[in-house]
Amino acid sequence: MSRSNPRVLSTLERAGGFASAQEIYRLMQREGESIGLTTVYRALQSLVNDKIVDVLRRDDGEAIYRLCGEAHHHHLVCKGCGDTVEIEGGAIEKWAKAMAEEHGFRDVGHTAEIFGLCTKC
Amino acid sequence: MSRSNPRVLSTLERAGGFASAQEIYRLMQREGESIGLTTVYRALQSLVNDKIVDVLRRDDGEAIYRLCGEAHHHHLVCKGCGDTVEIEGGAIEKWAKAMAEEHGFRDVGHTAEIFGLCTKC
DNA sequence: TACGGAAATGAAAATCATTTTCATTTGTGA
DNA sequence: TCACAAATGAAAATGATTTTCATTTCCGTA
Ligand SMILES: [Zn+2]
Ligand SMILES: [Zn+2]
Ligand SMILES: [Zn+2]
Ligand SMILES: [Zn+2]
Repeated sequence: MSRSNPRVLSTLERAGGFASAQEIYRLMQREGESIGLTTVYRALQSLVNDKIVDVLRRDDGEAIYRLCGEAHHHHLVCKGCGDTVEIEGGAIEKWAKAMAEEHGFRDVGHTAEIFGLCTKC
Repeated sequence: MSRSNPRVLSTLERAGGFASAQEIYRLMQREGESIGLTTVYRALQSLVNDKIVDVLRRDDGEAIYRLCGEAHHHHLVCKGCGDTVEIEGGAIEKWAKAMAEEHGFRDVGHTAEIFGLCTKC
């Protein structure tokens, strides 16, 4: 039942290991690959089931898929131009762990983003 | 420009301070209140702008709105039952500020949520 | 009180990501 | 070659959210 289409996986890698289904589909189209949107969705679903990729949500609700095993990191996003800087979590990682423990939560993850205006904006 | 319809706010309160736009709309209908879905969405949007409610996403992508104290804080959310604990940012506040400075960003804000399974789940 | 413009409202249509359906193609073992 | 299961993808369906736009409600002023 492994529908983990390798072309979809490789496109996700090429996209920086971080993209939505629609973006992956458009990227493959642009590169001349013949594939259906449905297949992209099914492949991503399968990769999620196999725990090869992670899924989370953009602020607008669109699902974004991320290769697992990539180093965990956070983002600094410019509200003006959309420029994004990947940053280390540092203190956050400890904070999240401590808070979870304090309240008896297990199997925890976290999200953390910083947004503002970059030097150019 | 305050479209923060008080009936919508009071319904959100009655719903336990935690509901989606569709749920609030259905609840108001069931209680015989005359209101349009569009107005519910606009009222919630306005409440978010006024920072009277928080918005986050269910796993299926649907936006849920939650009443929120005005002090800046973060959340520890149970993936199982949806239980939410408001927590202090502590280290995060400094981290966000430091990261923004390091990259020359100004006018910055941040989001940070921790999710996992609570003791009951 | 009557008028006029601004803000609010909501029904219906549009948008958009995602899922479902279903007919067709492809792959594989006997 | 044959039969059959799995994969594929176009098109339709779904469902939340947004947009449009005509109508109604408010409010300040003459
Ligand atoms: Zn910028
Ligand atoms: Zn982290
Ligand atoms: Zn729980
Ligand atoms: Zn904070």
